[in-house]
Amino acid sequence: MHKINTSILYSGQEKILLAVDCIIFGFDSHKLKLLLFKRKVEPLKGEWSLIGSFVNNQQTLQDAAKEILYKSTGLSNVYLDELKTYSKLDRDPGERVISVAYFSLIRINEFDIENVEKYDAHWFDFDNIPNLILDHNEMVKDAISKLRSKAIYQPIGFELLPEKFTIPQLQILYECVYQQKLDDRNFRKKILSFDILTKTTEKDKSGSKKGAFLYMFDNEKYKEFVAKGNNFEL
Amino acid sequence: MHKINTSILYSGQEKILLAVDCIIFGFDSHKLKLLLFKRKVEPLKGEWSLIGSFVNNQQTLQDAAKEILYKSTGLSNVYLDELKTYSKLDRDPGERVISVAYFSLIRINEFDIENVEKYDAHWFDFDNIPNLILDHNEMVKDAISKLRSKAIYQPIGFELLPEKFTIPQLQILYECVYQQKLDDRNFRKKILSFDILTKTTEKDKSGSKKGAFLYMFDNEKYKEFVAKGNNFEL
DNA sequence: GCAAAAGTGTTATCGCTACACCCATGT
DNA sequence: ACATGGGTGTAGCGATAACACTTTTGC
Repeated sequence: MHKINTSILYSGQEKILLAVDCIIFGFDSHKLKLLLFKRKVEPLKGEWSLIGSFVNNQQTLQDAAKEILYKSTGLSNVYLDELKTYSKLDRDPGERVISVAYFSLIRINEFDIENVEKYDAHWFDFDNIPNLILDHNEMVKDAISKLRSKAIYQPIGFELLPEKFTIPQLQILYECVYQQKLDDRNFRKKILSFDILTKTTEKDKSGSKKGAFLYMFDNEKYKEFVAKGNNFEL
Repeated sequence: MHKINTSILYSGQEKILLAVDCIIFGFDSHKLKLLLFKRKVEPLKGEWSLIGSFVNNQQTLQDAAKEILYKSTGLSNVYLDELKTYSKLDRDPGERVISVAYFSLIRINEFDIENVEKYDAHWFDFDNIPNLILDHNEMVKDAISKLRSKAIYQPIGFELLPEKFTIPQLQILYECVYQQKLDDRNFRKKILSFDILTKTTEKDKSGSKKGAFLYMFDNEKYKEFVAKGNNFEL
């Protein structure tokens, strides 16, 4: 592609303030959680908010989102996916700002608590989300609905669990996502039938006296599974 | 929400050139089609391209996309959905431009040919898409993949067909989307079992001597169907 | 009367759902 | 020994997939 001087051609065009906001989900073995932050700058300082920042011309939107995640959670290899844009004219009380929302899934256990406290952050249960600034409640609503619909056909659950996890843990996660109790025999049968998990010899005894075997998600096997035309469902 | 003067707070922030590009799909009763345009401005004038425009601070991204669609196709009530953002630093050879891609489904038959010709536009078959400017081929690829995955659980097919259509037409459309032949008895059985179509007394004889009954999509019934917890699938 | 597409039913198979008991272990 | 959660198998049902023939009508 040849470099062309187009500054004359594009010069009449208005530029726009652009931000990214991150919806950060976690799972603490019992409930789905959302990470929220006390806003540190005016306007609306002190209110609960998603974490976000403005985007500049030297970074992609993904990069901007990754940077925010790193600064606020200390994590750098997290699941990150574009949600959608928010561009209502008056969505920011100050100036016209268009925001691109990203949603990310993190493992609470890998999580750097120090950083969180520095940012005045807090994990909220899904059923207890406070009023947020601007249109952030709408973003959260959209993100939760995307989380639920994505969970049906993509194995996102594994992004929220530790590297090693038990079948009952995985089941509780899916019960939280789908908001309904699942039959444990059928759940186990189904998930194992996909043949995408590796059983370890270790047991997790935190949940019971007997202890439950720990499994790992095998991405290679998952790729094969998909390649064979299978669908990850339920 | 109180209006606050934030121009001081936000004033240090860089603004960005923002564009929208539209991926326009159609269906001519035999094949899925993509509407492409000969670019009218430098750089890359004369090359095939998606239709797009810059966004200004007095419009939402949706509005910008709607405006483009109206100007280029003459249609105003078309299906329109955000695809994703494209923000690579050097995606535009001139200046840094972030683009938000929208994908839309239109009924070819309601279509204002005059306008299309004015814009130097052409319908291309999916399997015959030319090289496009910038990252537009990537956008098209993403859009096609979204079309296919969306078709599975949402009744988007009806956006591409005339208001009245026959079951065989609908089936051909889904065969194009899924890229595989479907069994006509099972297809008819399934789609009618959803009870979301209204049979008219008219026949379309363009496809056969016998003629096939025309049906209409009933959005009310579809809402009931969804409300009952059903899934539109296949 | 024949070619070409529309329309119609049945059967076998497979996958999902529902359901109850034993196991291992810490206390 | 008992309480707690982990782990296992089966039978019935419903949905899907496979499959062939009749109908209508323009030519």
